[in-house]
Amino acid sequence: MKKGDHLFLVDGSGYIFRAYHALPPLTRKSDSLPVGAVSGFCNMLWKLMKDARNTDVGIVPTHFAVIFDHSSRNFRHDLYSEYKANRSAPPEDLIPQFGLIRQATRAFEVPCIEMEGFEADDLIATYARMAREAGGDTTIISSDKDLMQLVGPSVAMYDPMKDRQIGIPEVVEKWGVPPEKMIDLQALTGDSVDNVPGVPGIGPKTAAQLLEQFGDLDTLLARAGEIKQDKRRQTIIDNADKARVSRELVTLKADVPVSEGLDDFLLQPPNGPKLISFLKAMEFSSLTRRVAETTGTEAAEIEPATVVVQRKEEAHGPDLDIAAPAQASAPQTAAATTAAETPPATEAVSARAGDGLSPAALADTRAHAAVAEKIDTDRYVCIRDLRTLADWVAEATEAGVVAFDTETTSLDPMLAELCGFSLATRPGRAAYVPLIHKSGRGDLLGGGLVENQIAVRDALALLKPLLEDPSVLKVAQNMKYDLVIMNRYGIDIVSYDDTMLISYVLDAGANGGHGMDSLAERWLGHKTIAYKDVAGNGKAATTFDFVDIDKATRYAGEDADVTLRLWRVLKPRLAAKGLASVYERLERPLVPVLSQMEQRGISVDRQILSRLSGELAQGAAALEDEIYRLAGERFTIGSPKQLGDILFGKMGLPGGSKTKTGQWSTSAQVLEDLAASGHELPRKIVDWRQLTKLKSTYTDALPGYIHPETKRVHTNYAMAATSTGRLSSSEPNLQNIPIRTTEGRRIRTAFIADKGHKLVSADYSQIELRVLAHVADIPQLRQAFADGIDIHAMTASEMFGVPVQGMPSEVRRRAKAINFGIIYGISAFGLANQLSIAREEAGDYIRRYFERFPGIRDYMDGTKAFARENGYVETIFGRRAHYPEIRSSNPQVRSFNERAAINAPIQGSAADIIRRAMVRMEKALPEAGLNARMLLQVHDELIFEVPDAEVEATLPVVRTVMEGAAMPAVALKVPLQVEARAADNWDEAH
DNA sequence: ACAGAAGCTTA
DNA sequence: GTAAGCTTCTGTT
Repeated sequence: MKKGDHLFLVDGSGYIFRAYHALPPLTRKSDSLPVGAVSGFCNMLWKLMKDARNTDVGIVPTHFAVIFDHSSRNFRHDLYSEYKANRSAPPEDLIPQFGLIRQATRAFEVPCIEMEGFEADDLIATYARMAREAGGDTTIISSDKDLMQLVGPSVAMYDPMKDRQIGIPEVVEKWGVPPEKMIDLQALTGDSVDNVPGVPGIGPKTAAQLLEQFGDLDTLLARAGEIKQDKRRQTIIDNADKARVSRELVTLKADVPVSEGLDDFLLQPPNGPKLISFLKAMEFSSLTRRVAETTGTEAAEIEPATVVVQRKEEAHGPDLDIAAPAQASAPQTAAATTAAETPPATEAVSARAGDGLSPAALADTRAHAAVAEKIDTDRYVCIRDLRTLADWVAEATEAGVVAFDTETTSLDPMLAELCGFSLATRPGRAAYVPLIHKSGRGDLLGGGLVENQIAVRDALALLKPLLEDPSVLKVAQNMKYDLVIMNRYGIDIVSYDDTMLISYVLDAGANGGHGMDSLAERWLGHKTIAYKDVAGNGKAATTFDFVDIDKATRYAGEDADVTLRLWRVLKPRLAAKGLASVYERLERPLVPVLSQMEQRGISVDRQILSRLSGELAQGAAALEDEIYRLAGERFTIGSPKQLGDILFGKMGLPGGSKTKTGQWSTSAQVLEDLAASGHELPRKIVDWRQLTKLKSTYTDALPGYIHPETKRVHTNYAMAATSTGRLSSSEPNLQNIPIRTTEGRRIRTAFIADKGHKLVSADYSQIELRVLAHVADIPQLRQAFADGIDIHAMTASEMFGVPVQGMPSEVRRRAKAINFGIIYGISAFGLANQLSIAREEAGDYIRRYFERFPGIRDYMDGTKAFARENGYVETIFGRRAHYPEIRSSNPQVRSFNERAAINAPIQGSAADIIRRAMVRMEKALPEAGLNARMLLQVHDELIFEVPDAEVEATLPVVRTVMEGAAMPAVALKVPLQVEARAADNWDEAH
């Protein structure tokens, strides 16, 4: 085994009991042999091996083993005679299945490991340690809390029944302590199933709080006298010995003298005939079929295996003693075990280090303290020599956490020049390092460089080791910006937190933004120095390099100081609210990915745009002449007010709707209606608007974004801008490049691949409807997606009873509008508008839809109720979107919030899925030996630039990563489908 | 010089 | 009916 290898260890015994209890009983048809657990086990093993191969390029197992318990007694019984004393014999119909499951494991050609005198958990601990020492990663297939003590940077768990990954953040979320404290926690709480005593009256919550306060069990027992609550103090003092024994019992033994080595676990490709032979003997017909398909085996030609069924106890003796869903654990016999096993604390933990409270209580304490502490901007240090900077770097390294912020000449990180940077090592202690400040004013000749500034390259040479040190956590507000800047200066920041993203995960959609100024006001009760007060206002504004260094020190020092204080307040709230994994899996890992995408940019052909611009100008000019002629006068066509006066005043056309300011609306809808009733002018206006829109927004604006050096266009992705979890794109917005009209599409032809490359566009087909089918669990929708049927035609057919064959396009169009309406939180008013039909008719449609798909109504009502109750809704990955105004007494406001709340889990889950895909993609492509570069994201689409020769090899990787992106956290009830195409430009690739 | 409204582009 | 960003016009600062 070597670095990069990945070991899967299946807790076989644990799985048997869990499957037996969780799955419906199943017997073999021919002889009523109970096989429910065997079936569950085979399906799980197959899924694990197959899904890992197909869906998640990041976690393909290279090594695989199933571990079982063995023997009735082990060293734990010697430590504590009552260990597992209250176990009863396993149920009658489970007994024959123990042997069968071992046979199943062999049929899969997976090693089947057990050892006299040790529990499965000890073997798992031992192999996980061996894998770690060899540089590999381990995934333990189990959800047993006894195994959570093993979780660490290279060891994760995976719950096969809930399809959920359990890493450090999940352990912290569930138990309130990091994995390395699980042993102490279990020692306190005990375990009734295994008869581990623990301390009576101490449950997981209290245990976690005590461990927060005292750090570990020994300290707690030594200082138990300090506990405030009288009763609790006494029980802990009285039961200290029980706690110590319990700790021995629950500590897993990671030094079992195993006979098989990791190299014996090398994963073999499935042996189709052998496996099918066993499955046939079990009469698992659907799994037999699936295995036959995947392995390309002709199942009909294979004879069922001879399976030995032993109903007598001695035949399955090994498992007899583990009578409940594996709750076993092992003590620490020698010093060899746990101390060495303990993974380093996560940042989630270090954020709380030293404070003696549960995550929630700590979060509140920090919040209160933060407001009380005054911020003094006069105390910041200005660093002007290398010696002092070196001291600060040392101080930051020692502290292990440092807030970092850059000051630059531009908000656009691709154009910005670094003026200086600030650091903060603890609240109130911050420093600014000016680098290229100049005297005088920005314009004219200005002054020269201010004296006594460290040279940029010298300062960065000192800074680089700090920023690239994985053991020092860097905290920034909007780290992606600083990442792009520092990347451009040759520094790759690793190990960081982002206060903006933490706030976004906690409070997306809640009142108030996630900018530093509003966060400081909200959480610290501090009003920050306004940028315009240091750099000036409007026309008088200068870039930061012309800001007076004293002022700059106050401003930049404050940025770092405030960022660090915010982090101390906000970070503990993540764990307290169960949101650590959203932040750590959906937000933080996307930062470097987007940073790369922004830096790559995309090529835009200037010539195509300028030619197009000329054509649009000509077309618009011609239309203007005709418009003036038809109107009988010249006016500003782009002014809705003036246009309204012409159309509805002078010409006396019938006005349609009004805008909220009382003006006659001149919207495209109104003008289209007028055109339809035979008026010439409105049609011309609509056409004119289209041409001028394309010209001003795209053909004229885009060339201005071409970077002078890279010659490419670099958009900026905002990660914390939407309420649902979507990204947004700006300067320029590359998420709204035209596609609907043929004229508009021509703009897409200007987005081109580099020489020798192709653009690949890969988009999810109907992802939001698929998410809806999953969350609302609609049988017809699930079936239609499983069968690959035209979803809108199916809807139309269900609703109107029209057969799909030969369906009129208008019928399908209406069904499509309704499907979209559902996603948007449908209203009769909105649907009527969309389809230009009467509101009553739209209401009828909706009623009929709910009759056909009652699950949709249940989902909508359920979501509304949840949102009203909690003030937020959740995506399938646990991201929250807040709707504080959903309880408004204003019906308009309330309804709007209800629709948004219905939409958010759907739109947001889809956004989460593509985020996961992007994070994996950035790794998966190079790991597959490919040079494809991910450039853009447009909500359900990813655009890549791929060398010509690699296009064919890239497409399946892209598709596989995207289609499997929900796994393993969520097993969608509907398949995801991705369409990918390559071409020379974006128009043809899409 | 800025802010809001109106309108239009995307998913 | 959901989610965004950009441009133009217009009125206010």
